Amino acid sequence: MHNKDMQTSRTDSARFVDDYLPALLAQASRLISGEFHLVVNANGFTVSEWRVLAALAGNEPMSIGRIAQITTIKQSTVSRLLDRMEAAGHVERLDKDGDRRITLVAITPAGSRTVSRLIPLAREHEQRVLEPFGLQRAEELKSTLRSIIELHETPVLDT
Amino acid sequence: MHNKDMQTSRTDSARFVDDYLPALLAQASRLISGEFHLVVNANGFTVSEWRVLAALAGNEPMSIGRIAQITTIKQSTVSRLLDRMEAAGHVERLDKDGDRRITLVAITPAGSRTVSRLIPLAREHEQRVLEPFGLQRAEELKSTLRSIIELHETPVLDT
DNA sequence: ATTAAATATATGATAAATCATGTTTTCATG
DNA sequence: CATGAAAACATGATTTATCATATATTTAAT
Repeated sequence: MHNKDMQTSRTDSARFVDDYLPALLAQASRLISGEFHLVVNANGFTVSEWRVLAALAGNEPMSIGRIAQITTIKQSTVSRLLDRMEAAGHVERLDKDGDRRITLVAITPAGSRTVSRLIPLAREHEQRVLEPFGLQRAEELKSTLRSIIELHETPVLDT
Repeated sequence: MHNKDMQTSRTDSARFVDDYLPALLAQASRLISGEFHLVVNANGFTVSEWRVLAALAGNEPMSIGRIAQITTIKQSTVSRLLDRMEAAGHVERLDKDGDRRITLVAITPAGSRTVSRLIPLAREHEQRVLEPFGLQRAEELKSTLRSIIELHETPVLDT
């Protein structure tokens, strides 16, 4: 008589969160990132640190504010991440000449080596995630996400 | 002579994070959720609390583990969120008969009223986000995200 | 030049999230 | 039944993240 209580225990109507874009984005993001989390941790990084490194990967030094923008991590948080990462020798802070308010962050050779080692693994993981969807649908997904980001990105600021 | 240092300060080649799905998902998710964050806060919730409420919205009571699964928040974190939310009268814990290990969580009438007030705002916000893409592309995006979630969802567990 | 506002980063205080583990209850097996 | 493993949740200790604000520097206006 009470077989309604099956695995999902939902009612007939679709759940709000199953059709609500921010919830879908959050769940997908957290599931996927969480998988690579394991690899990242095994290499001695938190996910946030990895996100910062990935942002710096293959690029010229960039300001702390810009890192905060790219990673969508608050500036004050980035500042603390960088303390750890600098102590670990993965990045270094440089003065920007011309504007001494700005601190540029450069990836060190050691950090670069680590990233070079992780990026192929990240790509493999990404491949595995995208494989079921085929190239075209994968590109559509990325393209849509890029548009969303572009439309909602804000100028470099805290709070 | 140094006009290379324009706004984005990137090199010729595309940045890794601009073509890396997990990074795109994370950035899109954080930007979009961050916008609604304001509304959520104005109503006295943290984003996590809102995510839990949204998971419960219009549904029968569900276990704490299941909430953790849907929200991709760790079980121990959900437990603490529920303490706050229960104290605030938005949800209540119930014993499940038949298995006393399980604690079911139900949304209270008060919580339900709050959610009913927030969901339309959430939908509006979602509309604004999706509007530039048109119905079809929006549905494709959601559908792809749902597939990703389905493929990567794991059984109810901690750690 | 001086001063006020704005910008970029850092930091103390606090809140939130997570880890590791404990408790309780159920399940499976001899 | 008794016992050990497993499942679900709670909780102390710790780590991360964030808020609020301070410091330093630059920019703009007088």
